[in-house]
Amino acid sequence: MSTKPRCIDRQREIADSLLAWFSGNARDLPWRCLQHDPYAVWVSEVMLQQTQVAAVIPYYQRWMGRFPTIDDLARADEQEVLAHWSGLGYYARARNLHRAAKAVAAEHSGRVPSDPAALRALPGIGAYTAGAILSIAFGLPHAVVDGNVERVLSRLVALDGDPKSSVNQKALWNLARSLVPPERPGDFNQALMELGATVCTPSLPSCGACPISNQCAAYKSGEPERWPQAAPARKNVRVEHVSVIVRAGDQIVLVRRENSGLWGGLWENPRSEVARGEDPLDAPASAARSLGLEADIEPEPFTQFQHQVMHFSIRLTGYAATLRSPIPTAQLNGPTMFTLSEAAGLALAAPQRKLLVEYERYQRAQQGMSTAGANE
DNA sequence: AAATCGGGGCA
DNA sequence: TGCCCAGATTT
Repeated sequence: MSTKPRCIDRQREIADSLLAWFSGNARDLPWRCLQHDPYAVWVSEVMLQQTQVAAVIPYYQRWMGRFPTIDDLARADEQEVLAHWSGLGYYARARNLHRAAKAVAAEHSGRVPSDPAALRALPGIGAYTAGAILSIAFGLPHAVVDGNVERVLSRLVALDGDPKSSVNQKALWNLARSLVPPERPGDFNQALMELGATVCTPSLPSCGACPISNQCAAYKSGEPERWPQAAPARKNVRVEHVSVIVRAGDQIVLVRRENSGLWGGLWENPRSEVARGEDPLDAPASAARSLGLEADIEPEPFTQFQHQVMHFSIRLTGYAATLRSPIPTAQLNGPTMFTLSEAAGLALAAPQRKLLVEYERYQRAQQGMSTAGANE
């Protein structure tokens, strides 16, 4: 009856092969226990955006423990939401998820909508995440195309050109849609991604273990790694910064970044860009000056180099005249003083969190030395 | 269409 | 070091 019976048969065979393979080769991942909870699927899919499975697992467990339902998330304070995301990166994902939870609570009576258009209207849900929720949680025959699917399908049909180009993106989505079976669409989509993650890898794919290698054009060519034909990467420009631990007594100064841009809305140590030609050792002083801290800056020997950011410690004396007395609320954006244990509860970017851990260790070592000295 | 967001893992 | 990762949003 179909106009392309051979084509349909081939699609059916690919789906069946993948589903059979998946039933014996699916990794045991925490979110696969809650496949029928749209919120749980949603959280896992957002965390997995541009983030590897191993990095997500502990964050997912902690998140679901604190925000087990969409209402728990909708009622939570944004700073606490960000604190639970702290270290995962791409913090707009957390803010969007929080905003979307509030929207679902307000506009959909707390139920994740199963309508594609309504899903796509939520902040942070694009074509991929909508397809994943619809197919995995609701069992609806929608396709997904992520980095894994992109690679698998590019090899399957030996796709010519950059898979990111708009023409090829349309082709890949159409191909993915044509392959999704009406039954078990969620398992099929996960199988496709699982295959890309564990078998059809970017380098050294294990074609011997692939259930659809007999259908794969790249495999037949003998050089599967020729696909996908990625565009040449652009080179990135690095900017040097210094990050300063400004200390007064047992407290340190943190500032909250703007909501948009890098590490949006997170707390960090005062930071200063190193101007071209400037001695990096002068930068801590300019960072302090940008806070209005003019007096009695005594650099301490604690320094740490991390990527392109250098960290210095500065001890402030007479700070009360220039920096207002400790501000208890964490709502302010300006320089605010925290003890190290208070800082540990804030939404910090991962490098800042590591820096504070190192600094605490350094301080303890210093105290140990001074104690030992006093005993002599 | 291109840039941006981030941190970790791995060759 | 460079590339990749269960992408979405802004410009």
